[in-house]
Amino acid sequence: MDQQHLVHLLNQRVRYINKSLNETLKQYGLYSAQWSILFCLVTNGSMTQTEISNYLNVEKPTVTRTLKRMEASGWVEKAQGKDKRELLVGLTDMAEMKYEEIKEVVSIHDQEILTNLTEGERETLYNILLKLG
Amino acid sequence: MDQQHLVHLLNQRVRYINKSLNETLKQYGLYSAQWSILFCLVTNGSMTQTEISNYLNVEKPTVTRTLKRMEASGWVEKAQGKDKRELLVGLTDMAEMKYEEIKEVVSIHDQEILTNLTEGERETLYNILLKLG
DNA sequence: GCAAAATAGTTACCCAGGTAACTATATAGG
DNA sequence: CCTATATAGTTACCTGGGTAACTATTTTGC
Repeated sequence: MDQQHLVHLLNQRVRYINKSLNETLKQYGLYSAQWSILFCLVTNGSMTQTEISNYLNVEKPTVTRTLKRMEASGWVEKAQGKDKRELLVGLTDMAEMKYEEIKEVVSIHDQEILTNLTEGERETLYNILLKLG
Repeated sequence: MDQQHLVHLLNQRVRYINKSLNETLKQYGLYSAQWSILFCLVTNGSMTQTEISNYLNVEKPTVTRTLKRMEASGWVEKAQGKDKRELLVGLTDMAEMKYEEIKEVVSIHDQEILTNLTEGERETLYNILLKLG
């Protein structure tokens, strides 16, 4: 198995998935990274930026920037945390309201992406990815 | 199997791989996308930008930008193609000279990334990725 | 032969990943 | 108590993915 080829294919597929996810999300004025944060906040409730950063494995400056965009378009709002340093990020009413519909659309998207994989293959893929890197 | 979770893990792993590849390439003043093009040109010989774009599955403006950087740092040079429109991109002597060493370093990197996968798992991963998207 | 369509590449501008260096606040230790 | 260190977040800047709209050249087809 050619390593280079394998890594390249991995890259390519992920780019394709992100691209099509962005197309799917376009109707809501959302982008893939923003959706990740939205999902994260629905799953965990209000979080600090450091918590989001750790949960998603994305650096803090990246989170700062994406949150700024989401705040500007009305998806999230910030409140002071238990510190003067900490900021608690929470969903707006608009986000709470639209979430279920978007989740459904994303779910259909993911289903299409994975449509050619059996349940067994999905589990295999998952387990292999866990061992990767 | 939670689809969302699977897609998220896929994303995360690819980001990690790119990050570590960039660290590996830093000593040569190269970046992952530039390495892809370098590898592409060694494999196929001189190519037009459209050919590179098709081969790597990356949009043409992205290729234009990356090539501009690579030209500025002396990895590639452009010559007129069979057209007044076409540009043939080729490696510089410097690139030819350094290629083997970089290839070796990248190969070691990929090996480390894949170290926890058996040969069978690598093939499984490859075949599953082919069915994805 | 000339206008319409296709092709090659570029430019301008999004979003998103990263690092390095910074501010402000909070915590620990001498 | 006061300084040193750690933590939360931001700013500035890099690479790299994308789209839309553009120029310039070449083909196509009437």
